[in-house]
Amino acid sequence: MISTKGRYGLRVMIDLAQNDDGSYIPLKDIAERQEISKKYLEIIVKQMVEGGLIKGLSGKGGGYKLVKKPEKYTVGEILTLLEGTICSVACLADKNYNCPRRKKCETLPMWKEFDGIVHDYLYSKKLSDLL
Amino acid sequence: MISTKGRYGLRVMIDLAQNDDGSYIPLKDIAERQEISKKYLEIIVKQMVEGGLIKGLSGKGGGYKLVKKPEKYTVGEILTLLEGTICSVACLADKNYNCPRRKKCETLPMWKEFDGIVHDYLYSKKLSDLL
DNA sequence: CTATTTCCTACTATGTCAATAGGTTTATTG
DNA sequence: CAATAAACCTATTGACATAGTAGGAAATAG
Repeated sequence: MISTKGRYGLRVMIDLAQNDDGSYIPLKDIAERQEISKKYLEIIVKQMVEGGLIKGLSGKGGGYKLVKKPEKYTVGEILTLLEGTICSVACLADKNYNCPRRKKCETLPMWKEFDGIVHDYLYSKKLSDLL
Repeated sequence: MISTKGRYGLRVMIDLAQNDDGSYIPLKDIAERQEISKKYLEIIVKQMVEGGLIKGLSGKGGGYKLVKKPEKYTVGEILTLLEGTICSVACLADKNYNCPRRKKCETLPMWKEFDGIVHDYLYSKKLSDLL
């Protein structure tokens, strides 16, 4: 289940893309348009800055801005940054696969296939596809 | 993220299918083979009985048994019973779609498409495919 | 009647989610 | 230079879900 963090973050990205006129867009405006608590968005947006998805400018006239064109972002990379992982099953969450049953587990191949389908969809979807 | 409930429950179903000789299979045996706490499995298995996925018989010689052939179960129905919903996004979790932004939400169509792909995969996968 | 099994209720520790609160720093503008 | 408006930072909180544990009651076969 994708949490509000991922969903709100995605909507911030769309909002930034739709209202891009070259200048920085204040979070206040985004929060109002999207009807999301500005305070909560601060947390989300901070993560997006740290992850290099967007950039922020302090002070009057400041705000946030995309660093790439909308077609250069995938939904997958946005969600992965905010959700930590978009893995559907804990068994696959760490690359080590350190479950002691991994050799004999009858469900693991299915989870891998499922995870592949999920990733393929989300990483092929571009931010520009949502505008 | 599919929780242990769904994952363990699915493994119980596989175990029941693999060890089916017509008689009832005690949970103790399943717990040992699957290396899962029997006490915890009790909770899961109870839900599966209530949901009509399997049937249980008390007393000596008792245990659990599938009510249908493995090819008649889908992974989707098993997970839905145990997880409550396998919905990927809260906006779609209740049939009412009562989000006030549903008309103008730019992300909703994508979430619906995504949800459709997830459901298609899980409901086309049969228990018999995992044996 | 005894052993074995499901069935039932309750409890609990831990962690995550979805925020809220309040203040500090940075930059623009009049 | 002062007022303003914005990002930036740290901490806290209530509610809920997860992943179990504990102990016993009822049912059934031999």
